[in-house]
Amino acid sequence: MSPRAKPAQDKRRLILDAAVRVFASQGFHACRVSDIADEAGVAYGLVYHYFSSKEQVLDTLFLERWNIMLELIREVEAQQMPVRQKLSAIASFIVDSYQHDPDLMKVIIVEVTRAAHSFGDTHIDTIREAYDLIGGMIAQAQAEGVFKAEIEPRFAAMAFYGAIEQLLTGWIFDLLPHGEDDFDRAKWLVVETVCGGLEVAQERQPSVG
Amino acid sequence: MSPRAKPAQDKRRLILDAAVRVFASQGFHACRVSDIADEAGVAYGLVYHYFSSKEQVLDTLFLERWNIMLELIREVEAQQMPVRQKLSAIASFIVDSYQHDPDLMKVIIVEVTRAAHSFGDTHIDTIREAYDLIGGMIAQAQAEGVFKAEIEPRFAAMAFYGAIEQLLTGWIFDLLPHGEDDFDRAKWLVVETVCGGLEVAQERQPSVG
Amino acid sequence: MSPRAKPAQDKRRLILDAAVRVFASQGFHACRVSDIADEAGVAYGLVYHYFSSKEQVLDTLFLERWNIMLELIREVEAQQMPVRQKLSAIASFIVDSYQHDPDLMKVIIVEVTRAAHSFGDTHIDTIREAYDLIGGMIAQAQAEGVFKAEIEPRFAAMAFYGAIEQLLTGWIFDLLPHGEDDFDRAKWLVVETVCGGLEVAQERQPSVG
Amino acid sequence: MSPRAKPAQDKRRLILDAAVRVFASQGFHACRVSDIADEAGVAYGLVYHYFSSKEQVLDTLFLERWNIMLELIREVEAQQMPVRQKLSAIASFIVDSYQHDPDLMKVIIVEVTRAAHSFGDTHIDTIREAYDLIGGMIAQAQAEGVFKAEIEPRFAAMAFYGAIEQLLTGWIFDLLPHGEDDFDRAKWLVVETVCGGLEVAQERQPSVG
DNA sequence: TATGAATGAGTTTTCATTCAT
DNA sequence: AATGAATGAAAACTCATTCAT
Repeated sequence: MSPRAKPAQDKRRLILDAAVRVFASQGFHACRVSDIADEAGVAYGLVYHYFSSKEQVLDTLFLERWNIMLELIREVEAQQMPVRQKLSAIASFIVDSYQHDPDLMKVIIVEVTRAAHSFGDTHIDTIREAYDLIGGMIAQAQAEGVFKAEIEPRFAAMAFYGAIEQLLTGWIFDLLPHGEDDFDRAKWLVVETVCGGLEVAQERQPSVG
Repeated sequence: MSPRAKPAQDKRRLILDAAVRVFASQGFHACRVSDIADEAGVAYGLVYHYFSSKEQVLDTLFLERWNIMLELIREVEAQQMPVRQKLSAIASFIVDSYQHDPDLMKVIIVEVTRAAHSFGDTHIDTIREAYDLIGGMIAQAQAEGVFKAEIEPRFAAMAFYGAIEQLLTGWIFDLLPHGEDDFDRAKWLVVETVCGGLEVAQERQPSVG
Repeated sequence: MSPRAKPAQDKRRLILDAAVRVFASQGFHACRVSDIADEAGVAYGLVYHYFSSKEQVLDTLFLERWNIMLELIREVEAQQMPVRQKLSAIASFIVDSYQHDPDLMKVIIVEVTRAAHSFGDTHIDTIREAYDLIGGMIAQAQAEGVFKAEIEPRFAAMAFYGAIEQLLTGWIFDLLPHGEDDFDRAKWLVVETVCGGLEVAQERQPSVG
Repeated sequence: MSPRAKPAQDKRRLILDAAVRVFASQGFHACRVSDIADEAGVAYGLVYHYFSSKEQVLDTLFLERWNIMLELIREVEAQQMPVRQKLSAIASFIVDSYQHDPDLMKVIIVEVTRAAHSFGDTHIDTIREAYDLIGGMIAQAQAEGVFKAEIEPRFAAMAFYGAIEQLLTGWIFDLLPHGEDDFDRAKWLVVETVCGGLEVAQERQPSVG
């Protein structure tokens, strides 16, 4: 066998990637398992060889991505830097994720994050972890006197995340322009807006690009 | 008084109200038309006497509510008052709507507002109108020099609306406390945060003393 | 009350006439009872006031017409005239019926006469009576030495009737021209053809116009 | 040997054969898809694996048979033989078809050939082709001076075909005897009758002498 | 691994018919 | 007679999942 013979594992990836495209264009409920198989160019039954159900395909896609984000957030949290810079890193990551693979982010937002029934419920603890981590950063910033004390950190974290997700939603529904620099504008806007409002109105802090 | 009183006469209303409860607890996709009929206490076929499909039931619920919100926003827009007060009125209305009828708002957010397939797509123009109206207010505030000029109003409008919707999502998923005054806190937070970040940093009034 | 006040009976007729049009254009199975009511301009429930079911509407239409034909055939049978003239009278009646009310004849042929299930079966005895009467005429002509003896009268009667019905079918499906004189041509053809073949080949008999 | 042998392998064929029996005994409209599946001894869904709808099952049955008839007619047309012999071949084929598989012919006549709505309409061009081919033969016979010139060939073709189909209808409705030799009698009758009537009265020429 | 035929439960929708007014 | 709201049974069709090869 050649050193870099394509491992049979490939097909699993093929299926996952195909599923992203199919879920993004038709929606999880509207598409059939055979659509995924067709898009991947594999036989019907193979989807069931690698995944126990249609749901598990989406679960896998979601967890793959969300865990990467959680890692990023944890790394950011561990670092010593101003909140504004931390939140900026998170906003950037999410926007970059969308820019890099809009279909995947569309699927995650549309099918999981807000799906109070089915997926959102299933993964609620995983999702919440992100909110909690962000909430923690905000709480710390309050403790340091950078953010206003009278704000409930969890509420602020939700508002921050919600603002970003809604921008992505705007792109998904084609309600907002998605030119090259619109992505950077969006990152800046979210941080500038939310942090600007959260910060204790004292010395103006320099915005973090 | 219950949010939606039931004059045993209006079967159509009975069905709509039942649908809200059923959609909220099971989700649009998971529930059967017979669940709605059962919940309403009417015969199966009567749902189809008044509505052409299960979808049209949801359409009706969404439009009824969203149009009320659009009216509110238009009224607010027409009035002479500071932006902060305008946005505050909108945030209040949405939060009050949730407080008044959480099931209905849950259904609208979970099944319509983010449903890139089916409903979200169907009603995108109606939904967009709300975003546009808010965007208009922000643009005006920029023109008046109250809000920072460098921010794209549509982006800001989405961020503002997204922050509110995410707070509602937090309550829906039971991620945030929903005690009596949590609702007021939330209103205040959104306005304080977003407006605070959008406003032009005024002269630091020299503290007296 | 005025001497010729419209008797309420009118509506019954209105419904029957409407049913002919609806059955002819949509077919018995495809149409709804409400289509008939709408076409007649009466309320839904009124159809059920006059008829016990959708089927009974068709039954009524069929029997009204078929009994008129049976009378005609019986009259013809009773008269003293050459077979050719008798069969000609029957063919003429049927073709005239079509010319006079194509929708009604379409309904009878399409929905009853060939409907081995439902209607054809229900009315089989009534239908058969026409065939039998024609068969009787042929048998008599055989006895008189006018028609070939070796032909089974019932078979010949079916062939005769089938030829006519197929011409009507040709018009119904728009496979044959239906100009003014095509109807006369058709009558002549059926009689000329079938009688010509049935008659004992002797002196040519004059065709009956 | 049964008309349609069942090699337990070909489930598609199994379904088609079962459908013939079910359509013949209950009628297309009255039967359920599950009746077909049950009769075939296969799972419900398999019917939909092979056919897109209940309609398509009937379409398939009709086309299979009608195309065989069209081939036969075309072959006959191409041969050099007297019209009477040609029409005889066609009549024989149709009667033999009924004798061989009465259920199938019943289905075709009852559900397709006269179904002005749905099937008859769908396949009208295919059906018409048979009529046209027969009409062509008659026209040719006219050109050769064998058939009377004053008869419109398309009308005559319809009458010819109608006569045959009505005989089959007679058997289907059990109005005519269907003993062994009744089939041969029927073939002979149709040809004798119709051709007899169509032919130019030859031997009537005064013998030279 | 890979294939796709086979299974059958589940749900929307339709519409004839009933009935209170 | 006339209305049309109310009823609920019935069936086509879909599609996730299984399984023999």
